[in-house]
Amino acid sequence: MEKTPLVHRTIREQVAAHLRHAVLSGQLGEGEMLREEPLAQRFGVSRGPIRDALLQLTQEGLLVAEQNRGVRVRRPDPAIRPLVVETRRKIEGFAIDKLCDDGIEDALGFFAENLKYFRSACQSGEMAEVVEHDMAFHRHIVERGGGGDLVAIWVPVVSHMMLPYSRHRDLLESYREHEAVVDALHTGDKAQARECLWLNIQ
Amino acid sequence: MEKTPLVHRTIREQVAAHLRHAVLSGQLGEGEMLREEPLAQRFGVSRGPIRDALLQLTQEGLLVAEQNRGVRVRRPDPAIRPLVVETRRKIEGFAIDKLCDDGIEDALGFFAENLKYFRSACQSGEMAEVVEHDMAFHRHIVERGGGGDLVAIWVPVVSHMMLPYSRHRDLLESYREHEAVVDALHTGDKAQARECLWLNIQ
DNA sequence: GTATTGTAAATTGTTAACAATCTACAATTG
DNA sequence: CAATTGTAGATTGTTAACAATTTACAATAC
Repeated sequence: MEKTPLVHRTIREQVAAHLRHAVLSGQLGEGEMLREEPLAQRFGVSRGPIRDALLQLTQEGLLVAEQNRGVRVRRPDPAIRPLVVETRRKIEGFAIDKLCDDGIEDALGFFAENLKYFRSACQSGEMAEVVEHDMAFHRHIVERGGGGDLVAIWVPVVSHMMLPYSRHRDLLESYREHEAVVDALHTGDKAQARECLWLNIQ
Repeated sequence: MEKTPLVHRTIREQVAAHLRHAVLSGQLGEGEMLREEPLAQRFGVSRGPIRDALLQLTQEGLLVAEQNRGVRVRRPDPAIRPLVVETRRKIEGFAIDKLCDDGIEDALGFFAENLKYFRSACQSGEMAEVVEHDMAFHRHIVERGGGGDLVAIWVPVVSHMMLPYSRHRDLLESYREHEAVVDALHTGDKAQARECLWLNIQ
């Protein structure tokens, strides 16, 4: 019998995922305040898991917390952006190298499906969807190439970078960059894959 | 009248700080399980803030959580250590450059005091103290040089690195490396400071 | 005897009430 | 009138009880 995960996601995880999308897709502007009680009402749960989710997103770097004064959307410091870009390139470059060395056959299915979804998201312009599949693409590379420890380091870095999300005039340009990475993976050209990924991170 | 902060530290922060030291100084071994109720009893508080602290340390990368099964001390993956060292060097190198450019007069007092404490900790061999002042030294560089955003990225990286803490046969060797950095800062030799800091990270 | 199923204890996840803190603004003082 | 002090409302921090899940192990079926 085939494995069917059907994972039980905790309320904290669901709320965190929802708010993460909201921040990254620009539905919540920089500096915007997030209050616990209204969020609890909106999601129909108590404040406990909301607090957990806010703490998690704060640790991820998406939000900043002030004692007894709540939490707000981070206003990223442009001064460190060059370093953040370099760091992210280093991490993902490391991961894609490992990925190529270890064999990618079983990962190609994921990338094919992800590309499909990413394209329709880019075409429709639904930023929440765009962000979700973009993140999933990069996350999969890091996870497969470096495992959970690498993901733990990568998350805050990418969070700090993604905040001012769209640098593309045309979202499909972003799609083509992903496609180029996957094409290189198919032909097994490690250097090319790394190069394409590098270009996608800026 | 002079400013006397007297910050109110939340229970979560205190517990997180305590457990962080316990993990980094080796009082809690790799893979060791941390249960909420015993911790709550030990600190004389309820499970709420304990949960918060565990979630925070999980996000920092010191612990790993399994759903409904509690949390344990992370067993770091040696495969990614070279990348982690490189990344940490990059971040702290960036910070110390900025620090030198912006002027360090008001930071020298902190470094002098920190060195003093760090030396006695190294001499006595109290690992919890050693870790505390070591972290404080590097954290101050990152905070002053890059601000809160850079710290948020740096924390998970350094957490993953510090886990197997002691690489030195002689702790005082570690002290001398810090001293060399501070000496370079006093003479204003940016390249030298960066070089010494680089050597301290491995 | 092995494999499956059911049950109890331990543990985490969630809730709702309570306590402490902060903010804004009115009242008071000089 | 400016500056300080006090107070009320809003908001976060903490607690303790309750619900759901997991684990281990005993009972049962084959």
